[in-house]
Amino acid sequence: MIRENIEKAVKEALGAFGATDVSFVVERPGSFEHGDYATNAALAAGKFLKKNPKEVAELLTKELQGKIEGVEKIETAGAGFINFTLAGTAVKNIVHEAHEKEWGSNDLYKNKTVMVEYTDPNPFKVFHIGHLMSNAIGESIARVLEQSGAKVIRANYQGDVGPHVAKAIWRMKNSGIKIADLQSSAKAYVEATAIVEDNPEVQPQIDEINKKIYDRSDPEINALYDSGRKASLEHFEELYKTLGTKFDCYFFESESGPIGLEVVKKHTEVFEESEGAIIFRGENQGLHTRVFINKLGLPTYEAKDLGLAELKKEKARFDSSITITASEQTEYFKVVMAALIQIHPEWKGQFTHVSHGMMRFAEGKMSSRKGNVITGESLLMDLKDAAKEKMKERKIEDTEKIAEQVAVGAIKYSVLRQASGKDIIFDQEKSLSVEGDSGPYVQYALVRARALLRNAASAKIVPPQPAGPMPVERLIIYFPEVVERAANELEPHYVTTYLTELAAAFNSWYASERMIVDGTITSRSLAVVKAIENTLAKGLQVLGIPAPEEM
RNA sequence: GCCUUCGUAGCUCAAUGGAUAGAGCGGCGCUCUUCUAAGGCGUUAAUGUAGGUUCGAUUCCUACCGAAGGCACCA
Repeated sequence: MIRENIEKAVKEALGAFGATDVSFVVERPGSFEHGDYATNAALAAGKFLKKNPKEVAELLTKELQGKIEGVEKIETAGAGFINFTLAGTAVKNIVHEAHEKEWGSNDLYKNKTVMVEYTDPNPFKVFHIGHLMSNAIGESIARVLEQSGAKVIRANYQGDVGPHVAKAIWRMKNSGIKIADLQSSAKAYVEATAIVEDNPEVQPQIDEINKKIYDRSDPEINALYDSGRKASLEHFEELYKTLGTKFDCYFFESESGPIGLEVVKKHTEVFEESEGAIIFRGENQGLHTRVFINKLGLPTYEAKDLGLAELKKEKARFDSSITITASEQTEYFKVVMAALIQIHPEWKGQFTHVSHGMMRFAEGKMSSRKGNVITGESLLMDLKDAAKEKMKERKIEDTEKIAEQVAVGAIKYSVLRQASGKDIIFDQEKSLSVEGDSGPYVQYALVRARALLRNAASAKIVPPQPAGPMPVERLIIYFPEVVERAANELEPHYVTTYLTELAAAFNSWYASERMIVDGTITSRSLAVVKAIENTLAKGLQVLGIPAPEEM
């Protein structure tokens, strides 16, 4: 890694001037005019050495000359930056490294096991867009960690008991439904919620059903519950397949509930009774006070999450567990974590929470093509239809699979292109037209690179043209460090941004220069196209975005 | 009311305290006899307000304005 070498050399050079404890960075400069890497070491050391930063930069530049392998030019610029330009041969070597299978991997999480919990849909309710977001982010975090050497356990935690299930069953029972599928139970849940809002007096009936679901004392309720749960889970499984996720383990609230209940009851030093419920006084730590066991004696989501932590620990040895949910649960999680580490101080720092923003809709565009409320599925279907239209224009066969890949790519990209935690404004028009800064744009660049390689297979390879590195080549070298940064910060969007930039550079090159001329291709062009192909493919893989054969 | 997060171009997003704040969409103007035009080229336009820290602030701190989320038996 050339960047590490530069960093080391700069550190040594600083040491030579007695500035050993100065913190600095070696990073990609804002523009290629400033070389391939730049450091602010002189700016940072200026104060320490009581010298003008520019002067320090001159001294360091002199000290560094000729000392870093693969670096051709070192110069001082601006207020005191030191810019490094790689030698053409070094760039060429990296382009060849980019052909390798391991390209883009790093050791950040070597020998670590990480459990990543995401998606977390609820049986009896629709798979909504929030679940799609959690899935896209969770899957790419899992993959980024795997690229960084981690063993990842993908976990899914589903709410198969609780008030929402009771509501759905109460309504189904009233409407005389005997066997539930996901659609009918989801509809029943929505109707029940509306009814309860206008008629609070029915709440006790729902509470009663909630209790019966836990103790399984009513055969009619059991039948509705079992069929509904099964139908939901099977349906979700199909979606995971489409989305490219394969979970290693599933947790359910029906399991975590009883365990959580016990944990809360056992730790009287952590929890206290208040108004008939068992609560955790988070307000003592500047957090919210929350109910862990309600006055009916049932565990709330809070207690269930404590139970879940126990279940996770039972299931596997891991160094850390990451849970991905919508940001509305951020404050809630702090309370659960505070309670958890009071119970298990030895687990401190092992459970972390990553939140994603909410999907909001541009005004007046809230319904799907078929006029229904947008769910995760309807969104996918609409995008798929749009992709099919586009393919029809281009006279491409085999539309079904490719349209699905494009649809999944479009939705995942729109989630993964921005830093997590911020809301995503979803504009249906824009998502359906898959141009510019989009998943299909990157997918298309990869398709082009692959078509080029297919055509090049029968071309004659001629010696390379002598010329300095092209922008697209100089871009390739950053891929491994981008992946590493994404893993370090659990922010896949760095990869998304980078891929789009690489795809744009490739498209620009592609439009300006013909690579295969009269049945020949230069070995240099071939090497670069191969490197681009592998980098785009790896990058999309890390994001969990499928790569279509043609588009 | 209290707590958390966030205000960047007309719109949607980038920018580990550094160089001329980058993209896409939209608008305007070009570009397919040539490896896939879902492409390319050019052009237009921005750090909410007021202070502070710093050699240097979109980034850190304070206040204000605005938005989103949370705040007892929902998840």
